[in-house]
This record gives sequence, C-alpha cells and structure tokens, in this order.
Amino acid sequence: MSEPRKLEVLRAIVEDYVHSREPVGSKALVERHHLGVSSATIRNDMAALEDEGLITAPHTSAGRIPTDKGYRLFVDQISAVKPLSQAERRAIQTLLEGSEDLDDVLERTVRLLSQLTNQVAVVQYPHLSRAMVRHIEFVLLAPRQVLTVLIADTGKVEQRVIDVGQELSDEALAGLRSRFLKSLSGTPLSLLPQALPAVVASCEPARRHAAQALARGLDALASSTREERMVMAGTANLARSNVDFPLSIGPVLEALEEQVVMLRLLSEMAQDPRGVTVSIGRENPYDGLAEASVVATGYGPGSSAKVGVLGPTRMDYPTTMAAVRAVARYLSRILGP
Amino acid sequence: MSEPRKLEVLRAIVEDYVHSREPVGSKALVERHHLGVSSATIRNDMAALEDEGLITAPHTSAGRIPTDKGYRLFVDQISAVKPLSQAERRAIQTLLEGSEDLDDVLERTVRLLSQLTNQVAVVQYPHLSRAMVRHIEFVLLAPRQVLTVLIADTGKVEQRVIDVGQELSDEALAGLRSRFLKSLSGTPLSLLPQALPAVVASCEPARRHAAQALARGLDALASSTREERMVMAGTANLARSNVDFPLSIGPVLEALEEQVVMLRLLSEMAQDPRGVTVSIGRENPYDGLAEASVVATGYGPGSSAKVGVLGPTRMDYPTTMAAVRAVARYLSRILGP
DNA sequence: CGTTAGCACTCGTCATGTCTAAGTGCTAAC
DNA sequence: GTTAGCACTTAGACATGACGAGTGCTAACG
Repeated sequence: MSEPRKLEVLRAIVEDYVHSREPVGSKALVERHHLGVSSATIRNDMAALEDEGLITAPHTSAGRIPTDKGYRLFVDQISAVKPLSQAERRAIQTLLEGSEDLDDVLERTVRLLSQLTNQVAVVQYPHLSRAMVRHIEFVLLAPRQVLTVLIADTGKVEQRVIDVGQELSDEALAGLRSRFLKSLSGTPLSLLPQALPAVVASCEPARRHAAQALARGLDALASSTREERMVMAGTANLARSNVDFPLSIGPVLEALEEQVVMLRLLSEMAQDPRGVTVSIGRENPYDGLAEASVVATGYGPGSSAKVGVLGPTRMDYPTTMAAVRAVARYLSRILGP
Repeated sequence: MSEPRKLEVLRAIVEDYVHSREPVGSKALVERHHLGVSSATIRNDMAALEDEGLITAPHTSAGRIPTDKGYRLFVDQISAVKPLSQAERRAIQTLLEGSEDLDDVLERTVRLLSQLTNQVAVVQYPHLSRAMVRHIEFVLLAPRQVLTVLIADTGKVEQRVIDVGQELSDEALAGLRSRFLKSLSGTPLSLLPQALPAVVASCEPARRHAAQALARGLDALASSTREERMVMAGTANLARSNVDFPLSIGPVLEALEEQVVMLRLLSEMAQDPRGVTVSIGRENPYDGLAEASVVATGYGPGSSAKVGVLGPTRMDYPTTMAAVRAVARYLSRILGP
C-alpha cells in the first residue's frame, strides 16, 4: 500500500466530493481518475484513510466524504494553487481601480470577492498601526457637547460626540484644538495613548477637565478604528448552498452579524505572514461555524488587516485561496505598501 | 350569512394561522373562538371568503390559509393595535438613550427592533433636508489629492478623496477652506447645489479650477448622504423561520443586500404621513420579496427617513406594527423633531 | 332565509413492507 | 502488494393501505 497513492486517493475524493456533493465510492473513483489500480485496491486505501480519520462514511454502504482533518491535509499538502483566469484578473483590476475612498474600495472588494467565489466575503478595516494623525477637529454642538473628529493620513475618518463635562466657548475649544493638533500631528495612532497625557498636562488648569475628556475620546477613536469594523457581502450565497449546511444557516448568519466573532476569528488566524490561511470546520473557535471554513489572508500595511471568504467546509479550496490571494494583492497595491 | 361574522372568521383564521403555522379548519375554529355558531356555518362563511379571494386551501382537504389580499384586509380593517408591554417600552428607552453618535443610534435601533420582532430590521439614514453645514475640512494628502470632509449639524460626517487637478500648497488650501466655510456654514444641505457656484466664483482665478473640483465633491457628499444608506440587523432570524419561505431565503437575502432595492421599496411605501404602512407579499415591487412583508414608518425630521421590519407574510402584524411605531417615536424624540 | 346535522368524498400523512443499487469488508488466490 | 469475487449492509425509491382531517352538498329545521 503505497503512501503517495493514498494521498492521491484522498485528493481525488476531496475533488470529486466538492464537485458532486455526493459521497464518492471506490468504483466511481477508478473510473474518473486513472489511478492504474482496481477498485478493490482503492478500497483498501480508503479503509486506511478512514482509520487515520481523514475520511468517513455517512452510513454503512455509501461512499466516503472527507473529514475536517482530511480537508486540512488536502489544503496543507496536496492542493496545487490554481491560477485565476485572465478574465478574472482583469475584472479585479478594472473594478477596484475606479474607487474613490476607503469605504468604497472595501465595499467593492467584498462584492467582487463574493461574486468570484460564490461565497460570503469579509474584509476588515485596515489596522492603523502605522497610520498617523493627519488632523483633529473639535466642533461644538452644544455648550458641553463636542463632536470630535480624528483624521488619519490613510484617509480614514472617525468621529464621536463627547460630553466634556464643562461649558466651553468656541474660542476655548479652538485653543484646545490647536494645542492638540500641534502636539499630535504626525503621531502614529498606536502611540496616541502614551502621547495624550502630556498634551492634557500642558493645558491650562481651567480647561484640564475638558481636555481630559477629549483625550479619552481621541484614544477611543484611535483604538476603535484599529480592527473593530468589517464589511461583508454575499450572504445570499449561503442560502443557495443550503444543502451544505445540514442544520441551518442560522448560526452562520448569527456569527456574521456578531462582527466581534468574525473579527476575533480573522485576527486569530493568519499568523502566517505570507500566504493564505485556512480554518476548517470545527477548527473554528465558534460553534456556529462548525460546518464552515474561512479562507483569509492579510493585506495592506504589514498585512495586518484581513480579507477573506467564508463558505461550507465542502468548498473549492484551491480556487477560493487563489481568489483571496489575488484580491488581497490588488488591495495592497491600491492602498499602498 | 352575516358580513360582520365573516370578517370575524377571517380575523380568527389569520390569528390562528400566524400562531400555529398550519392551515386552519372550520372545526378547530369554532373550538378556539366562541363564535356562537356551528362548524357547518363557518364552512359556508369560509367558502364565501374563498370566493372573494381572501383565503385559500393548499389542497382539497386541508384547512384554509390567508392570501395576500386576506392579510391586506386584516391589516386595514380588522386588526387592533396591540400596545407594547411595559418591559418592552423600558427596553427601548434605556437601550437607545445611552448612544453616542448617529451611527450608534441607528445601529442600536435595528438590533433592538430585530430582537423585539424576531425579524429583520432596517433603518434608513435620516434625510438631510433640514440638516445644515456645520463644518468643512480639506486635508492635503498629496499635492493634488484632497481629503474633503463635510460635517452636518446632525452629527453626520461624510468624506471623500478628491483630485483637484492642480497642485496646491497647504496655505492655498487653507484659504479655500475658510472661504468655503464662511460662505456655507449654516447652509442647509439641500441648498448646497445652488450655493456652491457663487463660492467658486468668488475664488481667485488661479485657484478656480481646484475650487470647482472641491465644490463638485461637496455636492456629491451632500447628496450621497441624502437617503442612500441603510443599516440592518437580524438576518439570522430569516433562517429560523425558514419554513415560512418555501422556496428559499436566498432571494430575500439578495434583496436585503441590494440596498437599492430596499431603499426604493421603503421610499415608495409610507405615503401615509402618520401611521405605519404595510406592504404584503406580491404587493412588493421586487419578486424576491413575493413571500415577504414589510412594515415601515417614517421618523425624524418630516418623517422622511424610514425605519421598518421585514418578515414572512405570515407575520404577527399587530405586534410588529406596534413595535415599529414605538421605535420610530423614540427615534424621532432622540434625533429631535 | 340563515342555520344546522349528517354523510359521502378527497387527499395528505404515516406506517409498513419490499426491492434495488451502491458500496463495503473480507477472504483466498495471484 | 494487488486483485477478484462474494456475502452483507443499508439508503432510497416505490407501492400499499389505514387513518384522519376537512370539505361540499343536501335535506331538514326554526
């Protein structure tokens, strides 16, 4: 019983099952792939694969389907990267190049990726670890209510209304603004927490309280932009493959809606700095995704933000991985290194 | 055969069907509602209702279920408004009052509404017909790239990167900014298109070109905020009631994702200035929503923006309508008249 | 004329049983 | 290590029949 052939058998099972959605038997296997041996031999190999927990039979007399572990082995060792078609490459390029601001780029990205893969696409807002403060704006909405706007040099804008706890005049606020701006302009967002106390300390005692509140607000804005938001598209694709989620797509939709879950998942994946990472079925930390797989990779500055695709474990991994990787590359190119 | 009783029968059918999800027969009807007549009489009434197209029988020997037309009559004439429980009122109040900015308010609103109704909730961003320019900011990203930020007094912030077509210094840009700001501060967004040309004309000829580009950008920002965005929550609720969508929830998810579809639908509904509007099944202009109903109402300034709920035609209309109305009221109160 | 009782009729549903095709595991031979 | 052959298991398709829910109709009643 040769090891290489066993892997070949596993690969054939995965490919056929992904293609047909049906358990694949030994006979069908020798017909569709010229493996050079008989079905009986394949049966022996399959029994071995089952012992190793790589495939399983839904019932006594059905074909086999891959387990999570089987998919894992397939992804890690067997599958070859499938290059995108010329048309697909062009589609990515033309679609992403006409975009205006960051929101728009991300919006288009997920739409594109979900169409490309027929699955759900998600993209996380870029981390701002290297982003710097470009501008700060305070706008007086009411005597104590200040709209605080933080603009990063990546083009990202975050705003929030803050209660400063004391009445401020327009002039006082303008003074605070120029003081904050002068000290903080160019500061990396990641260093903001350390930089803020000094600015507050430099303010006149009478306005210390307000300055403190504003500083807290800015801190929150900087960290809230860090990795807390995401965009997605293609949830309708879940319904079409509703055969693939025996239970129901409910839990999956819940996970997607609870952005926290997805964001944590994305950030826990992809330790691998270069290349696409895959999280398969029960490997996912969230129970609702026990029958789903996530294919993701980093993009942008330091590859710290993630873009990815979510679909059933029975997924065409090579193609999906190729699409995710290609999109991430174009995305990085557009947003700068 | 008395007309009032016939309506009573229709009402009983709708209520029982909504409650049990199963076709309701004449016998069950006389048992659960004390109508004072026998099942044979009810049968006659039901036959009449069927002739009028208000109810229908899935097959020869099953009970009846309401048609779209039946639901319509129920909503328009029969149903009584069901007041929310004290606990629900309190939940609305406490949940919505702690919110920070507009995004946050809307986000909380849809979450709340979807939990309250166990359905999908959507809310449209408020129109800015009465909103005014609070602040304008230009930030130089590159010699020709300007990040343009428009802040409305509602707290809404919109931004976009604009190519001004000529190189600008920081000082020149600051000059443009103060000129724009001085002329436009306090201008209603709806009047921006008329007001912009004058500002451009007042600029020095050397900067006319850039000013023109910036004006176009501001115009686009103002109109893009008008009614083009929406927030939703509770899509997972669709999956739970997947019995209610015989075909599949796919088309419904598609409609929700194609925000354009929902936005047009929302704006076409609710001509009725006060009160909740309902669009039932095939009344919806979009085919994918043939088995869905939308319950919506206006809120905020002039009740021009919409908030609503989407669910299966087999929906508890009185309760849903009450929830939508209550939420819209609190929303209006928070955002001002 | 509206209401009622009774009854024949229609169908969907469920339980039961049978048959077939697919696929396996095992053994013995190569 | 590979193969052929065979006994065995089982899901799924199909037919059958009992059952029950529910209707429509007719004739009688007040």
